[in-house]
Amino acid sequence: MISTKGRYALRLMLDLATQESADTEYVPLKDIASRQGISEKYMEIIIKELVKNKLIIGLRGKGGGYKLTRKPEEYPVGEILEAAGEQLAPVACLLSDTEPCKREDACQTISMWKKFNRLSHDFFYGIKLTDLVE
Amino acid sequence: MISTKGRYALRLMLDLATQESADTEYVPLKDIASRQGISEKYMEIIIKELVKNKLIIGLRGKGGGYKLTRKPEEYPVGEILEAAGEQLAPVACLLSDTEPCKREDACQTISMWKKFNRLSHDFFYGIKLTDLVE
DNA sequence: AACAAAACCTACTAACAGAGTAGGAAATTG
DNA sequence: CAATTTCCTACTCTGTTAGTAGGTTTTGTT
Repeated sequence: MISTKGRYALRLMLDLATQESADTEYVPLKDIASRQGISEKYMEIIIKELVKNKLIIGLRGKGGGYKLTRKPEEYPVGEILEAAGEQLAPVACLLSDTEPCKREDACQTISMWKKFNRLSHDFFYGIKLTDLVE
Repeated sequence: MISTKGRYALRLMLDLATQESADTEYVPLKDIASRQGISEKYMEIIIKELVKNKLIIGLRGKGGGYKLTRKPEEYPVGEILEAAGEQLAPVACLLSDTEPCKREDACQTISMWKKFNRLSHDFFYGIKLTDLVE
């Protein structure tokens, strides 16, 4: 299940995307947090992940804040969720950093998980940030 | 992500289904656990859920064990996973026992989650236990 | 130069879920 | 009565989730 991290990340990105359209200035975290009613400190943790993954950039100092690095229509929802630390894979053995399962050839369910993995990946990468704005 | 509970439940049901075909006797937990290489005590917790949800029945005493209550082709994978306590819904607010979200009308993502919920429900309920045997 | 506003950084906590263990009570068959 | 088996309650240990707290660094403005 998608936790607050992923959900907040989406709200944060949506907030930035709509703010963006007005002017192309940097938006301070404080503003986003108060608009969204989410703790500043917790949002900081999430936004740090998004910066690390280059989905947004931050500018320090007065007049600083955060800004999208691409056009809103170029952000797949799946990428945002994964950047926030969410796992789209249905089982652990499908993660790239996991050591290969020993009983894979005996496993009767792996092809089902792989199929679902593809399904959900395609679903969440097929939806762009702009698709959520309407 | 599907945890061991759901995955073990599936293996357990698959084991019972293939055992079933031989004779229609009750299969003791000890046998399933040793065949599957899973701790008896932990499997007990999982099998209890399956019994509670009427997917299988147990018979106590000597010669006892567990048995399917339906034909193997009548078990959707989704039902087994849910009986084992897995959550197929992508977000908590879609669960039936959750109080309705206050910001639902402001929420820009709910329709996406609902769509995905339907998708994964259809996927896992469309696959039957017998589909995994091949 | 001083100040304020902002991102950035490290560390901590409380509560809950995941993955089991342990030890027995009750039922059933031989 | 004894062996076998389900059934039941309670406990533990580890990691994750959802934050909080308190600071340091950078940058623009006065």
